[in-house]
Amino acid sequence: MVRTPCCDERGMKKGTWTPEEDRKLIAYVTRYGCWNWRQLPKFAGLSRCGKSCRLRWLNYLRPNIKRGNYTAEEEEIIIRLHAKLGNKWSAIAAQLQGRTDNEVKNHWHTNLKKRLMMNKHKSSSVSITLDDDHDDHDEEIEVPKSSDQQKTTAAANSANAETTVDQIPEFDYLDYPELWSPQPSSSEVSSMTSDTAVAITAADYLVVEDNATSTAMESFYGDFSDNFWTEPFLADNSYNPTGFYTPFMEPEFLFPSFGGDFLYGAT
DNA sequence: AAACTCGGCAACCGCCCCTGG
DNA sequence: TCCAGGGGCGGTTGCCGAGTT
Repeated sequence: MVRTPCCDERGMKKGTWTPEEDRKLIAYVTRYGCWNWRQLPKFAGLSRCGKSCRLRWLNYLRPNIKRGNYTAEEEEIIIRLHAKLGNKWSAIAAQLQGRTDNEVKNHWHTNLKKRLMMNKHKSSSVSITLDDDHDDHDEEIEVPKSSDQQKTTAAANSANAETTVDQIPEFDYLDYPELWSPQPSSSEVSSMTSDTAVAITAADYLVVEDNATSTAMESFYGDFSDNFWTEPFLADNSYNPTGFYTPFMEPEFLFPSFGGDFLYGAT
């Protein structure tokens, strides 16, 4: 949430992001994409480390981020997948459209975890046994075996002896719905920035006049000044007064040391 | 009304893996 | 094969606001 701004020894700003920094990051990423997170802040005019920019974008500024309360369905998915995968927040978040791993993780630690613990105590009459059958629940949600997933699994393996994703947990919450279901979820408050797919590319933003996209973006970036999308980007020396932006049109700006050859190939 | 406590969550940190030279 | 750079992930921190005393 809010952190007192400070600077590290290299002059990189830390702490809370200001609206102006958000504007710069959004403007740069939506126009040029995230070609290199480490170099990005330099070209975007930000005194932030690349990791901070990446995190800010992925967890907060990126469109299609779903904010607000979790629905019962989402919570069920989280509980189910956590029982299966453990603390693989990125894998869990991948199953929840619009949710970030950070948000899922926070929600787990601040809400679901406690709820499970409390309900577990309340329903002490339930005899919990380790049942080999809990894999039955896992078929409803397909966990992608992407490279990331495999990486995560590998990391888990290295960290925790021989454990694998398929070697499920000691206790499957889903075998005991009474432990987690009683708490109603206020799904009404939940909102999403857009109904479109999660996968976003820089090109998706370039023609912001496009009806639905424009509307979604306006609602999403409503906190910024109204002329955000029509104002030239501060660090942009190639503002096109027509309002139409072409991706990667200024290689010199993006890659000053390469003179543009980096993208288009040396001639 | 003031002081205190606690929960929520944005953000940071450090480690690991992947990729390219 | 080794090494360095970059990205991704999970754990943790710490501030603010709401609730409580």
